[in-house]
Order: sequence, then C-alpha cells, then structure tokens
Amino acid sequence: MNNVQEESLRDQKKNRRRLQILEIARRIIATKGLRSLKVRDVAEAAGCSVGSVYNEFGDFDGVILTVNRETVQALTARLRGVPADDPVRQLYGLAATYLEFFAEHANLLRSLFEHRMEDDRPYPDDILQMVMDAFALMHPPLVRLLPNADDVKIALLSRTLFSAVHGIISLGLEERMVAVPPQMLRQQVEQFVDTHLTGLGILPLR
Amino acid sequence: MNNVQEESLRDQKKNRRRLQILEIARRIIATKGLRSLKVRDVAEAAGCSVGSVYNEFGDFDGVILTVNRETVQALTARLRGVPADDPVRQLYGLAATYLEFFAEHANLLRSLFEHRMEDDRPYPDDILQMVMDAFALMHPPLVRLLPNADDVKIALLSRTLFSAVHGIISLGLEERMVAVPPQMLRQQVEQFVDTHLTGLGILPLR
DNA sequence: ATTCTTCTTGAACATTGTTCATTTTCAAGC
DNA sequence: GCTTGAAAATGAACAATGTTCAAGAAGAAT
Repeated sequence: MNNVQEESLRDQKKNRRRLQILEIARRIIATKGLRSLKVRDVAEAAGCSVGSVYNEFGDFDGVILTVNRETVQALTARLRGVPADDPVRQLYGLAATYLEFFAEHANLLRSLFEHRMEDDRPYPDDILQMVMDAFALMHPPLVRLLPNADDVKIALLSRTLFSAVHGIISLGLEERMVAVPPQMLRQQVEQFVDTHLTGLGILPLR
Repeated sequence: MNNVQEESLRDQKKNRRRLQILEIARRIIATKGLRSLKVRDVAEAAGCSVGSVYNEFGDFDGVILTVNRETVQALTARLRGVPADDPVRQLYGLAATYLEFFAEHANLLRSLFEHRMEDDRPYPDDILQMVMDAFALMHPPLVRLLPNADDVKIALLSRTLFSAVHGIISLGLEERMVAVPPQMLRQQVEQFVDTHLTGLGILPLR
C-alpha cells in the first residue's frame, strides 16, 4: 500500500522554514559560538517572527539540540567513511578524522559537548546514544586486533580510547589554552595512538 | 621595613563581603550548575545589592572567573599532595586524584573547562597558565622514568597524557552520557595509564 | 464561497545582566 | 566631636534576551 502522502503547501513552507532556521542557527554557532546565538537574530535572518521559532522547536534549547543532533550525525558519517581495510590504519584514521572534523567545526562540537540544559532537565537520550555510538566505532577494528579478548572489555576499551583522543583534541584545539599548532597536534594524536597500541601489544615495542 | 598596613574597617567589610560572594557563587555552581547562577540570587544570599557584586567584580563573568581560578588552585594543591616517592605510583596517583577531585566537584570543573566569554573576549591568561601548569605535573615523574628523552618531548607527553585522562574522566562522569559507575571508571583510568606506560616501555608487556 | 483548522505574527511579559545618580559610610583633619 | 571629602553601597531604571498568547492571516475542507 502506498502511504506517500503528497505534501501540502503548508507542510512545504513549514519544512523550508525549519531547515532555514537550523541552517542559520548552525552558521551563527559555528562562526560566533553558542553564546552568541540569539532568538531574535535567528528569526530575523530566517525572515520570520520569534513566535515561529518557538512554534517549530518548542523552546530555544530545541533549536540548539537539533543542531547538535545534526552535528553528531555528520560526525558519524565522516567517521564511517574511514577505510576498514587494515584495522590499525583504521584506528589511526578514526583519530585523524576526528581531529580534522573537530578542527573544521570546533564551535559546533563544543556546542555538542558543553551545552547544558536549563534547571536540571536531562539531555535528550537519543543524542547521548548517538555520541556513544560514534565513540564505539573503534570497536570493530579492536575486535579484529584482539580476537581473544572479552567483547565487553573491548567495548569499554573503545570508549576509553576514543574519550582519550577526544580529550587531547578538545584541549589541544582550545584556542583559549596556549593553542597547540594544528600540525603538531596531528603528530601528537598519532604518537598517542601509536604508544597505546604498543601498550596493548598490537604494535611492537620500539 | 614594615609594610604591614593595618586593615581599615572599610577594607575588612570589603574583604568579608568579597569572600562571601565567592562562597555563595561557588556553592550555587557546585550544586545547581553554572547555568543556574544568577546575580540576584548571589546578591540576596550575600545580603548585599547587585551593585555591590558589580562593584567588586566588574561584571558577572568576573565572579565566575574568580571561582574558576580558585578551583584550579584547589585542584593543583590536591595534585601536589600526591607522593613523589615512586614515579610510576606518582603517575597513577595523579590520575586517581584527578578523578577523585573531578567526581567531588564535577560542576566546578565543568565551569572551569566549559565557560565561554561573551563576544570573543579572551579567557584570562593566568587561569589558562594555571591549568597548563597543573597538567604539567606529570612532567617530573616522566623525566625520572625516561631519563634519555628530550625534555620538550616529555613536556608534550605530560600534557597529552593528562589531557587524555581528562577526556576519559570528564566524559565518564558526564551523567548525561550513560553514566559510567564510579568504581568502574577508576579501574578504567588505571587500566588506561597502565597500557600507556607499557607502550612507553616503562612497564613490561604482559 | 464559506467555514474550519492551523499557522504566523509581534506586542507584551518575564527573566536576568548592567548602569548610575543618590545616599550612606567611613576616615582624616580640625 | 564635628566637618568634610572620598569611597562604597544601594536599588531603581535600563538593556538584552527568552517566552507567551490573543488576534489575525493563510491554507484546507466542504
């Protein structure tokens, strides 16, 4: 049976507007940081009233969370593009790709990791799950490299290793903190993964 | 010569008030998070007007930054208390102590690492420097363990390793993100340091 | 064409950071 | 102790920004 509902004119406009609001919000976050994102700026740039933003996203956090959701989706897509031919190269590739993506979209990533909800409302579960899933992308290559290890242990190792890389990169790119030159950071991450794989017995000691 | 100026009544009150404002701001951040910190709440709890807060700290960021400054000072003091008898134990101790401190003061640490300035004003240099100094506390034990290595390389390694530990802990304690049980996190950090020291050739492969 | 539903609007409101003219407080000089 | 001048405290007013909602506009249904 055919459930394809033809889209009404109303829905078309609604969708177009929704996309435009998100595009503008993302651009502002990316260029000027989350703290510079203002409802009125978004509404004006999108050519609609502030009420429409609320009508579409419930509250302003809704806009931010939707941008964050799309950020982690884009990140995951990029990470999935890393070749899976050789597991060791794949691990290096995941770290290097994360660095690239973070460097390109630093403010968007900060929005994803640093945004806090008002009061104590919980962060949406689906976003958290997507982040964890992205961090689990080191799992398959690690399984191939450590075929005798417990699968639960590998899952934990994957999260740990990716979290460590995240820490190195997010602090390294923090222009607030004595900016590490990008080229040096790349080397730094590579060296780190290298040493850790050596410690796991995957690479030979040098 | 004796420069000890006896403190005027005026200065006494000023200092007392300053301390009280900071104490209250810290308590609010620690218990309800940075986003719940409001000038009026602080002023009321400190028994003074909002103007006095501004008079003392310039703007509201000034209050936050002062709390953050004291947080990194307290952190550094705790890290300096780690015994330096055995360098390997010292490294484990630094990681474990960071975990402890982070777990006890999660919201204060998040304020330190996640607070962004309005517009694009730069984060105060002295705070950044203090954070880097704290992260450099792994330098001395690493020098002892790798006596033949280049000192600049060790400095970088110290920052890398501490940043990695920071990433594991800050994401692990993120109750937003599928909370890792604290006991497990401790093990996780220990295992991580273990593997990395093995990769550096400091510990034997197992 | 008419009616009904839904969406849009933007002025009004609520919250919160910031300023500043006025008042108060304190210390110094007489 | 009183006077006076400087410094600080006050809080009402202002500014910036998130949020709501009654009224109107736009599209869908008949």
